[in-house]
Amino acid sequence: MQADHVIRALSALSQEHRLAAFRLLVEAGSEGIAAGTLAERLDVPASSMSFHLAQLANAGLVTQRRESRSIIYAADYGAMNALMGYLTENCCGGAPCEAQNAANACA
Amino acid sequence: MQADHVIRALSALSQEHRLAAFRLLVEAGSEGIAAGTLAERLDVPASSMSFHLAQLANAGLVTQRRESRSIIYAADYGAMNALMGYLTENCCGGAPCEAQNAANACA
DNA sequence: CCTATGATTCGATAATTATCGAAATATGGA
DNA sequence: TCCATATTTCGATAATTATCGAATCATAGG
Repeated sequence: MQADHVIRALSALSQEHRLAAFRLLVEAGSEGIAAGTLAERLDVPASSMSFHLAQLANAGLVTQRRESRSIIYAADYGAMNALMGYLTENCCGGAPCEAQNAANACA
Repeated sequence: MQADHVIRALSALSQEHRLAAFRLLVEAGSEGIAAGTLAERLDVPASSMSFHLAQLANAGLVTQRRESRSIIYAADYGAMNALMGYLTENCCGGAPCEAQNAANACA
């Protein structure tokens, strides 16, 4: 994962509505959530939601599939893991974050 | 760590110069790097660098200390770990990222 | 074919963020 | 005190991002 892509992913997540949407999508799992449902739940106009979802998709953090008239968005765990990997490698000094994660994951 | 703070941290890191600066600071460790040295290494005017460092500081990702005429910036590992913790908890569906981190950290 | 529904695109505008030279502030040494 | 260095603050401007109604596109059902 190169810096350019990392910046797009971080930018995508660094916005109130997008972070909230992504969290809902992570919670929803592979089933995903329709664009309109997200707009409703976050109380954001459909066109605004569409704009934000496009950012997330552009960053590769979500996938989309059509299901009848709806477009269903789902979190891409692989992309998120790649981002986490980059941050752990490059922004955590290697050892410190790994150590903490190890404490969490291995306990 | 609340969403508001997370967004500030993500915003801080989602900019070319700031991500680059933060990476250098992580690499430098607690010794830190002077503002002017960062500006020089990243080939950014001093006033622009100052602007970006202020963003990182505001997000709590870096600390600053004066040393004679220089102001030395250093990465705050604790803040970065808190951010990683939030992302792992809220944006990775819990299991998936932890599992991957575990694979990395415990291998 | 017509209508309704779900979503995106367009276009205009507002708001935020980035850039950077010049001026101001702080420190240290002659 | 005076000068040089290191950095920040100011101010003006450019660039990017967010907002949202209206128009458009795609799908489904009668």
